[in-house]
Amino acid sequence: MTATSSRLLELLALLQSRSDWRGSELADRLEVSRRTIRRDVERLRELGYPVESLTGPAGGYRLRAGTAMPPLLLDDDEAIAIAVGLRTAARASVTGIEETAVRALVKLEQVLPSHLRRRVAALGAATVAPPVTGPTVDPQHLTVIAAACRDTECLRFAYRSRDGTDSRREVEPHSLVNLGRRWYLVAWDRRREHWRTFRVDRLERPTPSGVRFDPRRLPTRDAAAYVERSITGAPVRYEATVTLHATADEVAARVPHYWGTVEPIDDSTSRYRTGDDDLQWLAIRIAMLDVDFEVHEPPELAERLRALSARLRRATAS
Amino acid sequence: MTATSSRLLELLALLQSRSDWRGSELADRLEVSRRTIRRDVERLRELGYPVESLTGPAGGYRLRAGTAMPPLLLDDDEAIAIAVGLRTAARASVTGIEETAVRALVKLEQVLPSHLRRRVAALGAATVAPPVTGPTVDPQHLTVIAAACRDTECLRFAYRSRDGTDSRREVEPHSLVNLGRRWYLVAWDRRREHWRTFRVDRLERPTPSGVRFDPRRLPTRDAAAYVERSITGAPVRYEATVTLHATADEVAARVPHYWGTVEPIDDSTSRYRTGDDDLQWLAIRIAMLDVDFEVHEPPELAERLRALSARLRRATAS
DNA sequence: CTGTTTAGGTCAGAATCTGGCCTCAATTTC
DNA sequence: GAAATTGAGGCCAGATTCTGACCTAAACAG
Repeated sequence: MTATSSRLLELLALLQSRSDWRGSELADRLEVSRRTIRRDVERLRELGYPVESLTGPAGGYRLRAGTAMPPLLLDDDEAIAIAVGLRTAARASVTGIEETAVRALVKLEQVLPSHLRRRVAALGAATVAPPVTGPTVDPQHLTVIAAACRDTECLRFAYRSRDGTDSRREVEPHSLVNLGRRWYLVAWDRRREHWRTFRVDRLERPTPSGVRFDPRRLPTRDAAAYVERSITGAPVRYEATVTLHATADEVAARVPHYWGTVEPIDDSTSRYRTGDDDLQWLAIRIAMLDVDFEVHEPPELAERLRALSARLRRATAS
Repeated sequence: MTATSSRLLELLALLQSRSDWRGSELADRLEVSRRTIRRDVERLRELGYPVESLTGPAGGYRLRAGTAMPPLLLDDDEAIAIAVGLRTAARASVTGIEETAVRALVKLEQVLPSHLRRRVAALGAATVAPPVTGPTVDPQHLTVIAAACRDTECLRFAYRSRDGTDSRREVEPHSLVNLGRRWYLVAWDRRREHWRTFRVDRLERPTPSGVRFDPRRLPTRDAAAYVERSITGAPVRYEATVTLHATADEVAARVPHYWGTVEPIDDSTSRYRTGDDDLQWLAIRIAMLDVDFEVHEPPELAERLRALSARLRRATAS
């Protein structure tokens, strides 16, 4: 019954590639009778994919949105666009879907034909990341690690710890966690025999070793909590308060809401509160608003802005 | 034969969700005999999806990357991640896959169940866009327009032209073009009876009118060329040249290559060339490099940086 | 070497598929 | 209002395919 199944998939692909099809067109494309097309449509409906139909001239079939996701039939370019899109979503670190994005990416990369993989890699270098301050994570690393977590397969990699010493690790990966603007791997270190979190931007050449392991239970309920707890040397965090010489509405229209809050002070000024681990990025973000402002907190930010101001003056001195 | 086809899809879904499965597991899940599983695997192989198998204990089935994209079977969260990822890819306007991303997005949104659509919309507000300078495009508009182009369906919308006058338009959409950092719709204006390009960020409430049309031939070979030609009042473009007080290697590691070129001058300085339509964004990007520098070209950029410097000094005066 | 796992041939009965034919209903166009 | 077009679906007959059971072979891990 390869014929019927593959024809159904083809039919689904056709219905996804354009929205309106008449029965006779479909019959020609799939080289079966119109009666069979009607039956195939019926089958798709049974499978839960709602195919709408209209009678009369200008009638035809159309695939509607249903209650379940149908299999997506993508052409090469679309697959690439999705892979690239997921990569950026994975490293965006701000919308709250990074972990799912990585999971989807793993699924896609598992079946991505090699010629497409090459094209994605070529484009990968060009992904739009939020301005590059601080270390970045290789999306390739993320998918390798996530696949190992999913398949309970041991992982080897080189790691540079906070104090700069390098070491080879062999771990049983448990999960990938995205916290703040960083990725962490929670894993059981096989040599040292205890749980650890690794920063993904500090590890290199992660490779699945091929060895399977039985999943262990984390001491904490959930991996994110474990990471949170284990980062006791909490990353420095700066909370900024500035007065903007613009109305709250003007500013709000230009500031994504996750970048802080804006409240009106009077008709021409407003207060902007925002925070970040990264002082440089914080400074840039505020400078980018393109309105006059005054910094109140923190002093480090004022200092950084003064330095930036001086640098810009020097840069344009000639 | 709904049973066989849906079982094949389910099998594909299982193989995509994890990498290693033994025959007996699959047989249990799908409630058929192991012999049937073997036959199903054979069928998948016939369909072109390479299923690897290993004998012996620790053996099993595994879906490899083949030469064609298999249908992607996504769970809800993954579908959302893809939708969000594609939206950012579509508005990234820099990697060169925006148009394909929109096409894939249209395909996905066509079948995206409504409860997922709502979740995507909720997340949509929080997408990471490159810093917000200049008008932004609503990704929803893009998909509506792209769907109309695909389905040769007339489109109505409100348009604010360059000089600020509003009008209602009814057009036969031809294609969506991404040029520079903007989106354009190339369409035949039905009232005025000629070809036009519309900036997508200037149009509102695009709605398919339900009327089909016969595709017309563009006077130009290709839509992108038409847009390029019709934007005679070419957007201002700034080419910047700066000297950085850092080695080319240091800088290159932090600058995506599409943001310009870096060439070494000597052991401690390098030359950076980059360009953009948007002076503000250009200035920010250079300031963001976090190294000392000198601006040579263009004078407008130097001017802008001086202004920024002054603004930062004022901001931290207290 | 032993146990486990996939590969695949064969068989027989059951189930399904396909195309053709027909009638009916909906809708557009003239 | 009538004609033409398009989908819905019942029915039939012949051909095809599917499934589970049983069996042997081959590969592999410990």
